[in-house]
Amino acid sequence: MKPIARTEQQLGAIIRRERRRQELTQQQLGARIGLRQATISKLERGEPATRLRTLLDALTALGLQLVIEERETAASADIGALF
Amino acid sequence: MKPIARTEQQLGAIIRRERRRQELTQQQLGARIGLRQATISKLERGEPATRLRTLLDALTALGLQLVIEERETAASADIGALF
DNA sequence: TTACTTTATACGCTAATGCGAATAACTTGT
DNA sequence: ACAAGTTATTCGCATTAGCGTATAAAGTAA
Repeated sequence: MKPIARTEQQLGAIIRRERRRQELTQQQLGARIGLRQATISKLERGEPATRLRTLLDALTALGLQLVIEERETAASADIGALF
Repeated sequence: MKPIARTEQQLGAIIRRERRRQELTQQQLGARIGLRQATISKLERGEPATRLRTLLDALTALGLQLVIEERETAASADIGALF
């Protein structure tokens, strides 16, 4: 499954889910990319002013990547956002 | 085609490509989301400290969305990065 | 070349990240 | 309940986005 993220909150939730799936703490994830546990916390909670670099670093550390595609209809996107 | 973005530069390039495809100026795109032309310029040039919000707003204004998936092999990702 | 449009930069300002360091607050297991 | 682990939040500090405004610089068309 490939989750869609239209908001910082969705993005943060996806990162948290994947981090936990890999059984990493925020501390450990942060250590991999030179970010503090507190910063990972803010990222996962969806702080809107988070820096792009922080997001990309976290995704990379988790073995994830971004794909940009055309927006789906609201309906199908919302279904994805439920989980 | 769904471009992959692992860096701010790639992300900026994708946005620029789509903006031009829709025949919008930076000025016009910025106006849609309350950002200055100068800010769009920095986003497209790949400033690493750009705010997540700025990126998401721009994508939304262009009818794009983010999908998060597992990282591909370096080879296939690099091919995508060429364009 | 000349005129016009578009994009890149600059200055001073405010606001907010991310830092180190520390500490609440919340979870989980025993 | 208790201890241990994990996550959320705070303080002061340095850095930088994005703002308004403005202007260079680059691109495009005649």
